[in-house]
Amino acid sequence: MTVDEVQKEEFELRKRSSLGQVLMKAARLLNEQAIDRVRARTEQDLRPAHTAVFPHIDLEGTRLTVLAARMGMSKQAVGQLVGELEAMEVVERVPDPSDGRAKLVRFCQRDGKLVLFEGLAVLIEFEAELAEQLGRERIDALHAQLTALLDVLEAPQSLTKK
Amino acid sequence: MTVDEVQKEEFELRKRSSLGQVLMKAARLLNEQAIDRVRARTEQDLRPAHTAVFPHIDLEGTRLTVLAARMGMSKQAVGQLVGELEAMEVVERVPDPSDGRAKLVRFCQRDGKLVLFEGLAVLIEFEAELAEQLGRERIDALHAQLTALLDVLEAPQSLTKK
DNA sequence: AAGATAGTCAAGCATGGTTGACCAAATAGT
DNA sequence: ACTATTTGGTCAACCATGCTTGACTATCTT
Repeated sequence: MTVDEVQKEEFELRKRSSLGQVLMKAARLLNEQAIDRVRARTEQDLRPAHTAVFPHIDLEGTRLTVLAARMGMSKQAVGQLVGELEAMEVVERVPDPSDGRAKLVRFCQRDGKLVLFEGLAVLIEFEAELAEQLGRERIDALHAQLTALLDVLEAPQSLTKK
Repeated sequence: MTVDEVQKEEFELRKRSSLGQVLMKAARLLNEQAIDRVRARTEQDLRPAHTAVFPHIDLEGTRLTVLAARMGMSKQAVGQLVGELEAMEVVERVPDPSDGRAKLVRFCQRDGKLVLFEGLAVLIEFEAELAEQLGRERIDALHAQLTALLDVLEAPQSLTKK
């Protein structure tokens, strides 16, 4: 194989965006647009890092340390996010009755429903619009495949020998 | 519907990680692990931002301004990335014969093959390993669905017009 | 009393950008 | 031909995001 052929072949390989790049771009765009919507609707400076906290907060409330552990981050980092969410009145910190040191992070309530509800509705609406354009089954399949991919990526020493 | 029921329903909705979050996490993990491999193998401080440049560099070389336009970034930002890639001897800047102001950014060559080749091989190998665990057809389907998603997200109808 | 644990405060850092000022070469207007 | 403007690129400063580590207080456990 000549030098030129090697170059051409490599060039084609490179041109076909890798899975990682497509993933990255899709994730960035999706998040940007979703966050834009939430911001436009709720007037709150909600950023991706904030939304990452939500799935880890139990309805009864969750301790900061537990959140940090679940998210695989330092408690200081989570503390900052929670602090910002508190300022937006999305979550609140209440003392943990079972431990004087601890506080429970939980969603604020207003008019008898969680404050988060509106913002969440926007996200669900956005996903619904995507489903409309792509087909619900494609979105579901995508979700399932991403989840499978996550399982592999998160498996201890599945691929990366550390 | 009672307050409690509303809360429960919302809670379930929130708990099922949104597409965006799954996407984000998968993208982050995949990129981290891929970059780790490239770094381990090539001893170069290649970061995700760098790899994002590659698909936009033509084999003959491409001007910085063109790169910036293609990537939707400022030329200064691209200039920095290219500068770093130049220091790693991955790309080089050569004067554009057709314009005295311009320079062409192109891949370096060494031993008659592009320097990038090794790093690229690592990425391809990584994707192959993933395919082995998930099944090639799943990876391909994922790629296709992400591409379709990108098309929708990038459609001019989207609110973020640049 | 001696840790361990929950949380906070403060500082700092890496990444990945941005904007503004500027220079030199190219091109257009007259 | 010769300004005037546009264009390609660089330098420098700055910014937002999303973390980290270190030091510290209050409380709980043993």
